[in-house]
Amino acid sequence: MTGAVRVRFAPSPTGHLHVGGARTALFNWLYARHHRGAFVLRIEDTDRSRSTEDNLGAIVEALRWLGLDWDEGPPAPGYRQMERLAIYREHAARLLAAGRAYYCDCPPELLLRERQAAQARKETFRYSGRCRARALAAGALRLRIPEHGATVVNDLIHGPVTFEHSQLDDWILVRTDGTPTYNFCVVVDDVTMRITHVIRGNDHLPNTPKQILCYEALGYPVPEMAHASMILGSDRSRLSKRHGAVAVQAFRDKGILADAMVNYLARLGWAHGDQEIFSRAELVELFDIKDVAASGAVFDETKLEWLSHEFLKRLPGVELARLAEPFIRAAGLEAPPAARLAPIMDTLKERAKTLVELVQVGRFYFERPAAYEPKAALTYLTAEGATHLARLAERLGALGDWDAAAIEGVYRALTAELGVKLVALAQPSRLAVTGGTASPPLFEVLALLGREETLARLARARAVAGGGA
RNA sequence: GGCCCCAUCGUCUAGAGGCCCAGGACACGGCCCUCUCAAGGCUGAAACACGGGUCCGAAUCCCGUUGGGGCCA
Repeated sequence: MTGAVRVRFAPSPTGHLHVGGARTALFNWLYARHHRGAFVLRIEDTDRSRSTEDNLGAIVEALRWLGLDWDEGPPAPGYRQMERLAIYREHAARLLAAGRAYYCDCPPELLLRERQAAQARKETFRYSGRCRARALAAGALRLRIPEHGATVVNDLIHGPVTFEHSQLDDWILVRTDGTPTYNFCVVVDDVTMRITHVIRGNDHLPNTPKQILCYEALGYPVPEMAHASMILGSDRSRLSKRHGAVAVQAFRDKGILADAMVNYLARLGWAHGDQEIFSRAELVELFDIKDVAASGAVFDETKLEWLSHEFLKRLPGVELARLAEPFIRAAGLEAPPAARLAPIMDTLKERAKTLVELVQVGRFYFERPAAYEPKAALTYLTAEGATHLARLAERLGALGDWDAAAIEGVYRALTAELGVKLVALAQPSRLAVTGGTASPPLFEVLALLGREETLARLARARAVAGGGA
């Protein structure tokens, strides 16, 4: 028994949650849930100038939308770095007292010269250690790094990665102005929060040996490390705004389903044989950080949309109605009551990849078409079309049961009488009722629209056609 | 520039020495189905970066090259 798993996700509230961060959060969450451990949310808000409450709110909201619930973290106190300054100070004092850290007052100009000299020799810049033995009482606090040897990061994804100490220097723990550095805060937070597995992005791998040396200086055990690859843009550079939408919120607003987003993010760098679609429970059961790929993965919005479509298709109409309602209202339309909306959703769901598309495709259900597709109107709203529509209206008006099967019966019978193909009646009708040439099956549409509305729309189209006749 | 990571179809990936003249999925093309659009079915094109080893045998192991990415500046 090695004790319960404790993992964390530690965003900086300097912007919205982007997909890379979301995937890191997801991997941590999946790992915690799989091992029945704890998922901790910690806020790295020491960058006072760029951290905002709005950003924090947006990140929290995005995590909730994705369904990544945390066991510890805000709004409980003690999970924001700004609240933890005393803890960093105390750990810094301990390192100083133990002789594992020392003060340094080297002026920036000196450091700069050393750096340039190293650069000229084509070597890694490494602080000279000028202040190591000076026993200063103030300045920047540096960690004493062993001169020789190497530190090995035993990464769960990459395997052992060796860093020679000759490439590392006595890095700064606390700046002259008393503010702790990022790497120091992370180490102190992770040890005091008893984090057992650090799962984060590849970009932190070069920082890891410095951090490990700090854990050791502090006398704490080093947690397991796992560095997942970065999410890349189409040009294979680190994904950023210039590649398009990257904020989780943007995908929510586009109407991508949260389960699809989770599924997509999980599959980016991870696979389970040939399986593409996973329920949340399956992900929790099957995911293992050891199976995550070490190579970078390009973010492909097209595949994300495909997944969203797959989830959309599988959703019962009732559930979809609930999800789509806000999107219908956002489009400036009035949402019918759930009982009416659910069967409408069932006709729409295989025709839309997102909730936004769903509303676009089904717009005619919620309002009369404002106009007819011009090209189609020329083709179908002719004198002949008007005649057909008139005969259809007449028969539909006299129809007993108003359901799809009965309506289809009317159309079939009339095509037989007129000796025309079904398309000849269906397309003018579709145009009249939806304003376009593509829609869910016509008879279902008419059934859902109701007799009164159907007849009204047919009459209107007839008037337009008649005007030209 | 130094250090670190990475390398299978355009993209996500399966593949942990023979099951692979490399499988699945997205996207793309064709055909079928069909009241339109979708959905669905069938089908096509498409990859082991390169060069050396090791081994009876390498996409799989080792080394190098090239390319890409990241961190620090």
